[in-house]
Amino acid sequence: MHTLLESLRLENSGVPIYIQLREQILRNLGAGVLARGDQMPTMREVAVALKIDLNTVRHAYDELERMGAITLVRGRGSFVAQPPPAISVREQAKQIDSLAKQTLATAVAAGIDPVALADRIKALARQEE
Amino acid sequence: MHTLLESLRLENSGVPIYIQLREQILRNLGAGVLARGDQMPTMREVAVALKIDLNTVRHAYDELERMGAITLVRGRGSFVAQPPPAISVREQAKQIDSLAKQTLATAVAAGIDPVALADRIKALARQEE
DNA sequence: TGTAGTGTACTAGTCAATGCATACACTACT
DNA sequence: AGTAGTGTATGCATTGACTAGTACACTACA
Repeated sequence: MHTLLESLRLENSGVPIYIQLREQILRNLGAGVLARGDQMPTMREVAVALKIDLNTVRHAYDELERMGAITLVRGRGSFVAQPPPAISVREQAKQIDSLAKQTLATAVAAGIDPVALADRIKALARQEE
Repeated sequence: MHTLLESLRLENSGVPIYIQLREQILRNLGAGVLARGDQMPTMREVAVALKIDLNTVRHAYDELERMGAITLVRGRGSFVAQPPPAISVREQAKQIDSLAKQTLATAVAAGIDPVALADRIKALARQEE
């Protein structure tokens, strides 16, 4: 439960918060971070951890319930129902390719050397491990 | 020009339309679909093709211009931007760091391996030389 | 029985996104 | 000079997102 909660990150990307939440929770469930029947972080825990409103978390959880990924039990909590399948290696490669292209275009637009940028990304990623 | 226009797709994902547009256009630019100096599809063409409002397209184009990816010329059209003037090494290092952090955050939020992303950026950059 | 912890729900307010309509201003061409 | 085609801009309306606050209803446990 801590694992899932800790992996949640909100970006200031203009994407609605409940959508970011929904996507990240789905991805984590697909990756097997929680098993079927496991309890999810409570809505209040997520709200506090991410400093967002309870109703926003609820909105994301509602959608996850609607798609069958979790079940909500009043007074007891939320539980993993039918985790989505993990994304395929091919799909993941597509997402990497897509973000890489966006980032390349952004770097070029800013007059930044993409290779230097890539090196910096790697260095920062290693720092955070 | 047709290629870029034809590749644009809107999803009913809850992600604001202008953000989907911005990301897809950046992705196409990163993929080399248009070269520097090439004309972009006009805002009206995009609006008609996607059945969205002109102002929504404009919003996306404004952001692309703001980040230096395209230039807007009144009465003539929109064009893939030329590279910006070279900046100082120190300033570039700062911008690299900033963009790297932002990209890392995006990758993490999307569940993308930053090292794989960095490798892909390098590969794409080399392809375009 | 009472309480803590959980989901559920409502109202009100603010801000953002989108669409629509319209018109202006510039460019390039005839 | 006129026109088509392009970007630019404004105001208004509607809908959606988010927040805050508050309170209700259920569950499980002591």
